[in-house]
Amino acid sequence: MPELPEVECVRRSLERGLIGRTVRAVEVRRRDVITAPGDPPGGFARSRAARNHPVRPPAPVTPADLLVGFTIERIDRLGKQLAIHGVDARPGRRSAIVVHLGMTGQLLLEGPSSAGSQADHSHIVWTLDGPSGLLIFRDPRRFGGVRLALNAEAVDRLWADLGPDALDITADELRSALRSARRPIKSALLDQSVLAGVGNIYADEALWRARIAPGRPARGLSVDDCERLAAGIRGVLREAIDSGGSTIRDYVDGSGRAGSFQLRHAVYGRAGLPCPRCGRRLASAVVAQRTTVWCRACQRASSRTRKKQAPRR
DNA sequence: AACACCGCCTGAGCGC
DNA sequence: TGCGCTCAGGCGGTGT
Repeated sequence: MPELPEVECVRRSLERGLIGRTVRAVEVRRRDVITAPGDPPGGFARSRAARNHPVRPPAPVTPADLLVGFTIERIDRLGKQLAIHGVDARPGRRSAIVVHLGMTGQLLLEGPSSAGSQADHSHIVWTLDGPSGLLIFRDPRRFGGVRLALNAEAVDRLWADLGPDALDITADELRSALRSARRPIKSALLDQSVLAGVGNIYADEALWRARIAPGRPARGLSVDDCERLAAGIRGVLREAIDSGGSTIRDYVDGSGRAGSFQLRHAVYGRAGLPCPRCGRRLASAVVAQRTTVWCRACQRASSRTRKKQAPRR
């Protein structure tokens, strides 16, 4: 499940293979994974109203909207989203698309012989100049999608509602974002407008590192809690990137490589197993509508400094 | 305003 | 072997 580290690994692998390449053609096999500027908010794939009572049919998507004729110049990431920027050499025009991978999305650079198929949910196939000929957007569950942005300013607008990127979140940023939130800290961490890039896996891992119980009200975190949590978030994301991300089931980077950070998860997917720090059985419950695993013994349910054991006698 | 909750979607895993 | 059920979860939309 691509969260920030996995998306960053995809970004880096695409950067190696895609920068400087020119897009020659595109085949759109499912229009509804694309959200164009005139489409209903959330796109045709997500909007039930748009599906049941279409006010108008989806506008045609032109090849140029999907970067055909453009040379890939830069790939940016904010949180879990990627922006692929292209430049058209002759008139100096620029264009961009924004990709969310959702739960099961993949962007794959492949040789010309492996064009994917409808059956394997390859929804968009770009043909590139040069040796490894194809860029494929696959997404079996279609929680992801591609937004047509058209230019860098439009990417900024699409990203305006996202909070600061979690990879370099500071304690001060975290503290000010959480100041008025009564909801559980786990819920706030999953909110992309608070902090962009953390999903269920890394929320649990970061809270474990910071020794903070997931159900604590966000605004009850002390300065010291915020310091440890910011450090925990940055640390776990960086280490995960260094391990190529976490591959639970589907995730691979743009070159098809799986990650290995799942082998180093302290809590995610380990309910009932011993806490790596204190050995107690890890607890599991639904917090913020998500399966949550934590250690009741070493993740604190309050920020009060633990009382020292009163001396006997 | 802040937050809870729903539904989208498919494949894996499980019990029978 | 195969069927039906549950679960996984990012996130936009809707309800409170």
